[in-house]
Amino acid sequence: MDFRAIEEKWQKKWKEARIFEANPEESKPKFYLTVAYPYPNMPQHIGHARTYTLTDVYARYKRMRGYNVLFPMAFHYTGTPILAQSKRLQSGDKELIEQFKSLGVPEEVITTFTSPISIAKYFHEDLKLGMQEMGYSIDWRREFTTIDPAYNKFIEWQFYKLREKNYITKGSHPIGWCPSCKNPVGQHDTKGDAEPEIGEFISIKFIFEDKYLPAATLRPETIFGVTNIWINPEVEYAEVLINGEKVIVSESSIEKLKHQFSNVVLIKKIKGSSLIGKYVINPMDGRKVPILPAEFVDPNNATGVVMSVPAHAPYDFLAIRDLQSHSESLKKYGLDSSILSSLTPITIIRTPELSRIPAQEIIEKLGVKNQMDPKAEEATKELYLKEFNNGEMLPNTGEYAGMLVNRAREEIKRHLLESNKAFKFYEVINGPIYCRCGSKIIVNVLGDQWFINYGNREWKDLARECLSQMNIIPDEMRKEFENIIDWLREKACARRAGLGTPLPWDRNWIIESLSDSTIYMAYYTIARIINEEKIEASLLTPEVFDYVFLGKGNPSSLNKETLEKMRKEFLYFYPLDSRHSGRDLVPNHLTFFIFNHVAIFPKELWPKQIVVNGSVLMEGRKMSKSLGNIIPLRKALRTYGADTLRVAILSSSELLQDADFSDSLARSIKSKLQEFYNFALEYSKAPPIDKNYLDQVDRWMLSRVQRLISQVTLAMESLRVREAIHLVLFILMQDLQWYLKRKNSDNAKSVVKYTMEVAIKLLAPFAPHLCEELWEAYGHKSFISMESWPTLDESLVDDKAEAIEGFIKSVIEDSSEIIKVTGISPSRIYYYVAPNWKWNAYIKMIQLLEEGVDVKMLLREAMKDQEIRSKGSMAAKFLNSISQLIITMPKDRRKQILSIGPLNEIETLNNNRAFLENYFKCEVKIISADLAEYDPKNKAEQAIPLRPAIYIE
RNA sequence: GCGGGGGUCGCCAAGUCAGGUCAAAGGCGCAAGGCUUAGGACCUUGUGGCGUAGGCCUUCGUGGGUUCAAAUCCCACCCCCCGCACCA
Repeated sequence: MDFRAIEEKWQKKWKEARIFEANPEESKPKFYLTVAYPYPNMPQHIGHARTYTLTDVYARYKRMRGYNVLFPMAFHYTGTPILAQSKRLQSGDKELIEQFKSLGVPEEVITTFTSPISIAKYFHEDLKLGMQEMGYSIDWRREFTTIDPAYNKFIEWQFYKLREKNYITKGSHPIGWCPSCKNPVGQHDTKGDAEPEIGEFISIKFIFEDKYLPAATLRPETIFGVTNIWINPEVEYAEVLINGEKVIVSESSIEKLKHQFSNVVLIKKIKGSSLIGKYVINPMDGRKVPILPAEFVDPNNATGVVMSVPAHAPYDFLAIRDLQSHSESLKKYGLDSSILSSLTPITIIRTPELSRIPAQEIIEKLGVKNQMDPKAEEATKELYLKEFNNGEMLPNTGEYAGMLVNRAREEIKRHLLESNKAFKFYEVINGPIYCRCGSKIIVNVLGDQWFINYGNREWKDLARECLSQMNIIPDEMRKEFENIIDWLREKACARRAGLGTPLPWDRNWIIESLSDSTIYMAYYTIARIINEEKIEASLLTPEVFDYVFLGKGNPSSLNKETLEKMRKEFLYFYPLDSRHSGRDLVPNHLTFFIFNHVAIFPKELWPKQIVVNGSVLMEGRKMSKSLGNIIPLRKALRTYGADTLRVAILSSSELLQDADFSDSLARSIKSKLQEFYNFALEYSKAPPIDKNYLDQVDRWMLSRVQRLISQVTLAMESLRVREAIHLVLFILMQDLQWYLKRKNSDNAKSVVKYTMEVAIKLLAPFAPHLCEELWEAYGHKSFISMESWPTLDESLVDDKAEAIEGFIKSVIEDSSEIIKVTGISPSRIYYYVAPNWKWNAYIKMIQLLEEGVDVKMLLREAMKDQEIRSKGSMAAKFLNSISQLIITMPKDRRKQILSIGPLNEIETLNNNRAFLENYFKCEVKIISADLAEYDPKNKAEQAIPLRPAIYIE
């Protein structure tokens, strides 16, 4: 069979019949779902396919459940990575060219990639084709990109709304910056794709003559423990004027300061050594401390001025010790050795497991030799964490005494900044990081950055309210959403470069990509009309959106009819029933999605559900450019076919887990589908079931099918797709195999056909092409995609038939076990069936247990029964032997036995004797245990209800 | 650190919320048999240990506890992965 041909055939038919185009139909319930639209900067790979396939499966399922399903798609052009890529290609970046080539982009196409729009357009098409080839049931009439003028108008409207609510703020904001490109840098702009991490140092202004020496620290709370200042004597320093104040900093920090303060002027350069031996005043407590030399001081880190806290900083402790042991360096700077006596460590923090001088203890523990020992770094980190987490400020810290370190740090920082005794200094802390142009990344503070204030209290409350009403699948993620709503603060919502919508009131800024993609689900509902009627963007005024989405006002730019159509379509499909994305978008997009909806729309239009899925691994490893293990989706499509890919991606793990894709997985799924297909075809011509001729085994099979339907349906409702696939492809097929082993009549063909027809429907959301093909082969004229989902037929549920089949299976199992262990090749098998009184006792015990009799009292209670007691010690022995069995029996099974009552085992086994004899290739005898005349090994007394005693010879 | 997810019989992975059909689904791998000129594919069986009677013993990150009964509930601890933002 040719998967690809089948797929093309049905994709064409779907398209021609336009079955996935959804319009409002007032008489039909709607189901509206969307998935995060893709960013078209590289070919789609199988990792992307998971989220989209899951969404499509859900869409198809809901469609079969009778909903008018809308599943639209668009493309997110907004952002800077595409821009960065085109720049790299402009400069002939070989690495990127190779990467594109390896992902199958033709060379002549790559040459057009010097324009960012060409990149977006090319991959847009690639992504779209991939989605179509995967068979996604998307309504393509609603497609748009985020740089379409009409969409820009929509985003402008959204931002006006946010500003009206006072959710937009302005402030300063530090970002990674390339001083030669004069541009912000993100991960995609740096060599090695390193994300610059920005750390906030507090530069405490120690008073030095008429100037300041700003010591940069991450631990401002240690200000009380300062014994001296460290300067690197080998380094150039400089006196500069910052906002009218004279400060001394390392020369190499000046450039950085200029990007963080508006007014930085160099006065003169100074040798580091010239500062040594002078004194400064601690602005916090007024103590006078000396300036001393230390070679560990890095002029490239922050201000190049370091305050020394020997009790709590291993480097400082070591540097002082080094100084003490090298008196010649003291002399070199004309220092009197008496100065060292003033350098006694001042302990200001107490931490449970640390001694009086914590830095010293850590140094000794780790065996750090001196200030240049790499282990000093490790010691610093360890102490930093310990004190931060468990430390408490000692009495010598004034008003901060008794405070926990993490709190004191915030308080002291605030005090220092507010009283102008310190300033913030941002530094790239995981540096050096280089821009692709070669320059070192520094921090730039933008003074007029626009933010969306997700920190707003009332807004958070609304978001929480929305979340609490929403269905979150899987529910484990709910807690994470709650936490994220709590954490969110201001989010910089615009940037200087990239594709996107200009901020309407300040067009020097482009609205950033996570901010222009929060409520576009609403836009899809009218995108169809905008596309079909080719509505000019200029006509889409804020008043139009106010009317369409909020029902407010009376806009004049569009005619009434169009406006009403839009309003109607929006109100029909909104609120959104289900939003899908990978779990990586939980802390940003999905949460912003909630926030923006509650900000703009009335409660009745808030989204109802979020579905989150894990990512896809390739052969157990993360897919990445560097590993070169990214498989473009369209390439995989050609290798395996759409149905195989769909099933493989969704069947390898449950929702939240990472799915592990591999060639062997795809192959095995492919052969499984093939098997399913061939098997189903064999029965396509069978006649319908004649219900008058159903035997016990038929009824069992039909009953199993009913159970399958309800199990699969339940799984689909909460998107446990792995389970659903598993039930249909494995469990059901197992049952069918058993069924066919048991049966050999024509009637069986009809039962199998019925079963497969159900199975084809249940599998249709996952492997739609294959199932359409089979559906057609089964003689149906309709699309299975539009067929109704199977429902449980109560009249076919047959507990007794299932119990009997279970009984036969367990008899076979037990017999096989004995044959295996003894190594006998049987010539005759005897089954001694439990007599009535045992059944009665058995049922009595179950009844008692179900009535709530304590397990410990069970035996005693059962012995109260007249009939049981009449059997005397035999009964006691029997009860004892079955009590464990009954106690450990699951509740469902107990209920089942009670409802069915005693099973006529003799009759049942006799009915199946031919089967058993054939199975074991020997004679089978069935006897009631109390009538056993031939019982050479005294097995008969072991008989238990549903477990006949067995003797094999 | 904070927050989230996870640790199950060679590997992957269900089971955990609602304790008992759990020596624990399924897939892969492996082994034996069938099929085949051979290989592949396919089918059957087996795959913790012991066992000439359907059984017994040990096991679900570690250590305690609750219970007639714990992979599942409670407590403590160890380890792995991810996020902590301006980036799609």
